[in-house]
Amino acid sequence: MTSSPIRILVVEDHHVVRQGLIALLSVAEGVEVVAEAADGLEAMKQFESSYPDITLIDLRLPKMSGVEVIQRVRANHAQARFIVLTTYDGDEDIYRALQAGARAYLLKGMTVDVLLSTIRAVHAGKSCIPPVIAQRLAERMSTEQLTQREQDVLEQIVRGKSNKEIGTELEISEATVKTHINNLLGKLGVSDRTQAATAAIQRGLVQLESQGDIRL
Amino acid sequence: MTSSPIRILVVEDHHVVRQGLIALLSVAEGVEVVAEAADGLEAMKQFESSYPDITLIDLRLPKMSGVEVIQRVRANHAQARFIVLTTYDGDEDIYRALQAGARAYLLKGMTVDVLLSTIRAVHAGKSCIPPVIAQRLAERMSTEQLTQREQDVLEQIVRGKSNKEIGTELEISEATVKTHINNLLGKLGVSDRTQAATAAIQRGLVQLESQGDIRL
DNA sequence: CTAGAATTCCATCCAAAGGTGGAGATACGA
DNA sequence: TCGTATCTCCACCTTTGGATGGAATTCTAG
Repeated sequence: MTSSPIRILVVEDHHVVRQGLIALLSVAEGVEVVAEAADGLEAMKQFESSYPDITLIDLRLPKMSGVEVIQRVRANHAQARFIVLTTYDGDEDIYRALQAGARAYLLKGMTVDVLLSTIRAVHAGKSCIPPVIAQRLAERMSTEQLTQREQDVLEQIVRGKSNKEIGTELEISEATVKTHINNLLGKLGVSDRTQAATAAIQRGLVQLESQGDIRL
Repeated sequence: MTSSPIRILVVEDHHVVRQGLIALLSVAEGVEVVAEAADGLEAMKQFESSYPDITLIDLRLPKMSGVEVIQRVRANHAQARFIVLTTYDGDEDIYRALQAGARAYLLKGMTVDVLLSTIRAVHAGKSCIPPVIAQRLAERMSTEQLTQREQDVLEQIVRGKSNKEIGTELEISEATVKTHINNLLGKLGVSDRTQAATAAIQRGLVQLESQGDIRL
């Protein structure tokens, strides 16, 4: 006899990827896709109406980020289990998602076998974080973190603002801006604002607002 | 009677996306996936052995970029038809791919309907470039393009180099570096190197070397 | 209550970046 | 051949950025 299948919610904004996941899961045994969502708000709704065992969720979503979905859902349903899907590695959001309670983390380049074994492991109550990530997570913890204000200033730097403009924007003096910059340069391990900007983008500390996917 | 199906090669490195595309196409009528590839070199090989009517190809690929695949294949097979798939919009590569002879361009967020109608249109000999992109392409043409040297300098800027370092790297004087920077700032429509760096990343003029996808 | 972190601000100094204008060399196409 | 574009370099000047060393305030966790 087989036990009842693991009920899955798939949250992914890219249509072909979502359909791909559903197609792959539909032919697998022991799992059943019970709902799907293409954005964060829809994901919340679908979760509330279908209470899946596992939610596969992309982090970059329209309307509400994957991290926020995880946080909000788990606020009311602490037992909810999430597996995070991301396209690229090295994203700061992965850390935030794991902090928010995601149980596993997978890249979209994985194989079906890995996906299925991860789903089963998480459903069995395990956490499934690859050693590479676990290690990096540990490093990240030990690494000096930016304060709120430093983060604010860093964002303005990425937006191309000058120190004076940043001061105006944040309603602090240019001197204070310089202080924050000096501190954040040290923490990021870089030596000027341009390096800080690219490092921030690369590490996912700041998102470059894309011009928004065009829907056809 | 139905005519013979359109033979398709799917080139996409992310396993789930590739499987998704294949799954979606396998249930559609009038098309048949005859081969698949997960990287650029494999794509070349598969093309040579299966001669598909249409090649669906991602631009970011391991080993050889999608653009290069298009160029190389079309050098020997001018009739080869490519439909480019990209995750994000606003990428400079799209322009290069179209220049290289791609007939259409789709985002992964599209629906199956759009995918199929595009495949049929391209197979019928049409080009299928959305108005938004066509317009942007036209703008891009009219927009001042960076010279080779300016591009070189821009890359160094993104890598966080100072003017002096760039001069050493490119074996030109710092004065010349400044000249190029002044010119490229104007062409990019920005006012300092940090803005130039983020603009370059955003427009896909320069790629931030990612730390490479981790395969599980 | 107190030590530490975070935030705010100041002055000072030097190096780096950016703006302007000019100029010689090469190369390529009309 | 004659322009146009590119690449190279120089001088001069102003503004910005980054380093350093303080210092006052607030808030929180031990």
